[in-house]
Amino acid sequence: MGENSAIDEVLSGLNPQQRRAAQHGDGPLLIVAGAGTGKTATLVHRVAWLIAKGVDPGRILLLTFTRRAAAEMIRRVDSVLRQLERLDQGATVSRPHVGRVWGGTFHAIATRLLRRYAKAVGLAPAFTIHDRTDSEDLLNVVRTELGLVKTEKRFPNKGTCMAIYSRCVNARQQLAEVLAGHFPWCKEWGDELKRLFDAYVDRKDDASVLDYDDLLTFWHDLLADPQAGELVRKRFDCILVDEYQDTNLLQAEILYQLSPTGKGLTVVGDDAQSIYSFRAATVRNILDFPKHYPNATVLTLEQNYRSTQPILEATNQVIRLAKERYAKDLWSKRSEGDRPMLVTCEDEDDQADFVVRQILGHREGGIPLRRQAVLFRASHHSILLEAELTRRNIPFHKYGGLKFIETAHVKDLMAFLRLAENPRDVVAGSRALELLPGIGPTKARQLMAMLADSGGDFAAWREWKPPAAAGKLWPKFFALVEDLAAAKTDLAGQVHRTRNFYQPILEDRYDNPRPRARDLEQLEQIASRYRDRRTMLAEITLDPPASTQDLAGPPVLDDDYLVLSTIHSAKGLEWDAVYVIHASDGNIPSDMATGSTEEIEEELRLFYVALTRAKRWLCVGYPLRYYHYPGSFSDAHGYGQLTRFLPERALRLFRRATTTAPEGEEDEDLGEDLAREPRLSSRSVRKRTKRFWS
DNA sequence: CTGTTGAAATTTTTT
DNA sequence: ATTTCAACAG
Repeated sequence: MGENSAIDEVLSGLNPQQRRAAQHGDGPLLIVAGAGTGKTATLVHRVAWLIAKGVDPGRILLLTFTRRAAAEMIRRVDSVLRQLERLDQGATVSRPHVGRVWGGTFHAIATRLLRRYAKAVGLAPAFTIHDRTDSEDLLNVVRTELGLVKTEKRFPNKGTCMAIYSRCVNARQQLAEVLAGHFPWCKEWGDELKRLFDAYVDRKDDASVLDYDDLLTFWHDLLADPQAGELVRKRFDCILVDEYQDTNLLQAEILYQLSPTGKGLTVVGDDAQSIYSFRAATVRNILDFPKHYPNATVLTLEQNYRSTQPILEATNQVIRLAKERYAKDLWSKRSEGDRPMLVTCEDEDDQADFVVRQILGHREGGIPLRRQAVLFRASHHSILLEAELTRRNIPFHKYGGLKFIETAHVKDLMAFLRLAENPRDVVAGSRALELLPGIGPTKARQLMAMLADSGGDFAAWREWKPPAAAGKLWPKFFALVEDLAAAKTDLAGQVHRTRNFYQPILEDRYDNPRPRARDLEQLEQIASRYRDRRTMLAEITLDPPASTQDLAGPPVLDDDYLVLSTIHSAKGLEWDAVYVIHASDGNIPSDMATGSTEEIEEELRLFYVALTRAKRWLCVGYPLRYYHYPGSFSDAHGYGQLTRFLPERALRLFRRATTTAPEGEEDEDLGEDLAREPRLSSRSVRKRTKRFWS
């Protein structure tokens, strides 16, 4: 078989649009791909096609939203090339080198490039990376130093300051504009914020640390350098970008600098699934792509391979509420299937109970747990369900929300490693030092200053006289960091030593040390999987394991678990059965996001993303009654209203159910209205009784 | 200067 | 319910 017919054979599984996209030539290409339209398959085949056509895999850059997505794509590219090899023995396919494709998130790729070209932008190659909490900590230190804490009126808190800063950088907007547009209540603090940000930037430089935004900024400015920029540009022949609708202006500029004419540039996205504007992502990137690259080709994928037609009809109705969008009419050949279900639940308990029963029913029907998922707007929406699943011994993995790596004890332990890696990292250093009794912010700062003066040599601490309280631990601490800095043992050994040192501190500081200690044992396990400390520290902050269980090691094939996920973390994934819970106004859309029409529009798209994850069964639930307003310490309760994103014409496409009574058994004496919106149940009475002792 | 205690404010999504 | 802040004792 000749080369051309072999590649034809490989591409024959694609539909005509997908195929055109995969075989597109050099010019800039935008693929507008609706939910479930085989976007990944298209991208995978395009990469395979490029390699088959002789492009060096090491010169392909694949930018994805998560590391997992990149790994998955590279795995599939490899499989397509394998197939090609079988079909065409004589073909010159460089399959064994597929692993050389540069794949990862913008931030991960930035890290790789910046390590290599550190000198060109004046960075120490051993720079460490701050995650959001580290950045906020540093910002807070600066804020205190500038005396912005004791202002008459309260100064915006560190999280808000960080968000403002971040938006300026990522949206490439002036502070004044950002304040007016997104933080009007902070307008009066403009001058103070300027001082704060100036000082923050300087402090990061002193500490040789980069925050998430810096990774992009430095990459951007590296590309602007006449010599180094040219070197980086020349590294890549083809650049492919997934989830383009969730890139921000800074990222778009990076792409533009990598390929000013758009030669070799492919971007894929769906404007209807843009859900990251809080990270300054802008739909404008995808909408204006043809303007920025005048010779761009735009291809649209509309045939959905994921969901059944009844589900698609419902989701199409939902997205029709969007004000501005590229009209796409998704259709599927899978016309059979149940209509989606809308369940009105009495309260949160009923909702959890109903969902669990559905899940078990589907499992009995042959759908394993791992092909089912429960999705929700905010991480805490699943707490009750988690309790119920635990009670019933149903295994689950939760994605999104607080990550393993963000828990205090893990951050503590990592602080030692980070300090050893980069002795100028004051955030990590202070964190480790302040674990010792008798050492607080002031002494920690002094010690870090001594360390900086000595050029990062821990010997500078040898003569230091610790306060009495730290007397016993200090020599051990000193020996530990010196050994870590000298990297006397392998990485797992370093974690082990640190763990031994930290154990008594852990026991002293936390009520429940045992599970925490177990987490740290796990951390030691994963440490052995990394090449070196620097890599581990960077990769773990850039792409933290999405669920605690992910750390346990390679998944055992036959263990089955349900997926719980925030909608954001469910991006790009799909399941046979999907349950969207808490679909009530206030949760979807979130009360925090109803300030502007743009925000509400984004919440709509978020709901749309949730619904379109379902392949065969879709179930939307909302409780009528909440027993607590979030955060309220009274026992005030509230009534839930169905989300505004399910108007009548969408509702017609749903089956309706309630948890009050099995179907057909409604009490005839109840008026229609009461039956539809029950006010009271035995459960709620019991619950109110319980409040006297719980 | 640290560490503790009690009062007050604040709650989304994530690289 | 949890996190953050201010005040005070050692």
